[in-house]
Amino acid sequence: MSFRLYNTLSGEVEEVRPSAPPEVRMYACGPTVYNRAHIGNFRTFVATDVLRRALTYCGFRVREVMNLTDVDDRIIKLAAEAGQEIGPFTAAHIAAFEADMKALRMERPEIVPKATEHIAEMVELIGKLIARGHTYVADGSVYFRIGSFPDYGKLARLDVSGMKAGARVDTDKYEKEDARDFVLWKLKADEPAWAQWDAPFGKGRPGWHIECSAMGMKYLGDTLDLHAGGVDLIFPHHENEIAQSQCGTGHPFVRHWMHVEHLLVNEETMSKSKGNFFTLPDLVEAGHSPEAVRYLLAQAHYRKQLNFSFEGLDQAKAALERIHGAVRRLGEVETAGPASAAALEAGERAETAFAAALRDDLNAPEAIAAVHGLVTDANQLLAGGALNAAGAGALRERFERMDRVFGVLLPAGEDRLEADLQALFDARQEARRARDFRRADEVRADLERRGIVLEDTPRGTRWRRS
RNA sequence: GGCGGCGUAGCCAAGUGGUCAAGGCGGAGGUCUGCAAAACCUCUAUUCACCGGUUCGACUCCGGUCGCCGCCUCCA
Repeated sequence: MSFRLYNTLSGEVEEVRPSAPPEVRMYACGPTVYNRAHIGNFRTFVATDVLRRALTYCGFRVREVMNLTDVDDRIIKLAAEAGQEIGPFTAAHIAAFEADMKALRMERPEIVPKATEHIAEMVELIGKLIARGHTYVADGSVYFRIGSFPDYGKLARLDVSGMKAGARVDTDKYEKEDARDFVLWKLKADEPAWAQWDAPFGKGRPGWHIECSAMGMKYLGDTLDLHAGGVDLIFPHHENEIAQSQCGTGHPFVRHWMHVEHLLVNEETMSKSKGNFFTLPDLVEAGHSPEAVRYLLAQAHYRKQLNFSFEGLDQAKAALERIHGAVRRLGEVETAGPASAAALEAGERAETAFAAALRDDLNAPEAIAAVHGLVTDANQLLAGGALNAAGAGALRERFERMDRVFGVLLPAGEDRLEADLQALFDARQEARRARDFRRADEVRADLERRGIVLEDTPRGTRWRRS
């Protein structure tokens, strides 16, 4: 059950070694629910989804926590402007996020906690840090003193000593002893009462970093097996998580750190501040399927930047159709008899390569290549009439197994033509029977304009949406 | 400035110190088809940014050059 993955902490590809195998306790930094997540955000989420599926496929049992950050500056500000409190304001964004997750065929993590429902855990952790002398108070806010944690900067390989107090523009108005320090508990007197909670050290609300530590440890224990997130979170977010967690518990926080590279647009990072982003609904509205988007995101290697383009999306769609076509045709074979050795061997070969690729630092491109290899083999066997129902079934099962990781390899279920289109379809069949090919071609062209592509096969005419 | 990464065919993209450098998309020709489509067959990088070095041998290791990206600040 070997599974190797790059560990940001060591800078090397390492064996994933959960503390209580076969369970892998993993944490993924989820979204801040103040607007619609864009597909750059989803690149990371899809990559961690592929990881959890790949781990499961390889025999591990995954227990994943993905948080929903539902309290922060932006949320409070936007909610207040909308005249709402946090719950009602974030509910719509959470629903949108979950809809996108579903459309992108993401498995739901076992635990999806909200920050606002874990204030008590955060307060408790901050209390421990206070007791152990890692904090100080300024203007009513509680800060973590970086100087009290010698390993600070290890994950990001940053020479923190170069970060001088006051060296950067401090967007908060708090007075810190050192610019490197970060806030654990914020007191903002000008914020609404619904954004403040009671704590032994005063009214206020949690800083951003503390939620991941508190919720991660609550559900997964002091030491998490795996922690995933976008590369932009390495510093300072994950660095801060490590500092506050380890100083709070005295135990290592995370064994294995996994970071997903950014999605770019025109070679630039896709970000809300740059305005160069697309949401899933944007792409769907432009006529692209969520499945193609997932395929595009999932087939890329997670440690390489991926440049988003519509051409790439089209290529993804074409590749996906090739896979779907082969799987669909496999389901149409009806001849009896035992599965042939050729079919069995092709399936075995493909899945062996597929599994090996995933175990080797989640090499999705190579795993997908194995899928396509099986498509080629299946097509050849199919074209040569060398497949009976048993052989075709064996190959189909391989696709089903591989689809447990990618989630979009199997063609969509039964889809019915709308009544008017069905009438055209029937009319063409009638014309063909009458050998009125002119009429048949006209109808086919008409259907094509309406997004329906026809294929005449020995087993009858098949249609699919373009 | 510091740290990390990348540069492989028209496009996307794996990979290895040593047979012909995965896979997909696109393209060309052919088979099949009433015609198409789909599928199948064949072809589509003597070469892996550039320059040196190590080696019997490098695209893969080392050094340098150029170009690009990310992080060092809220951000997946």
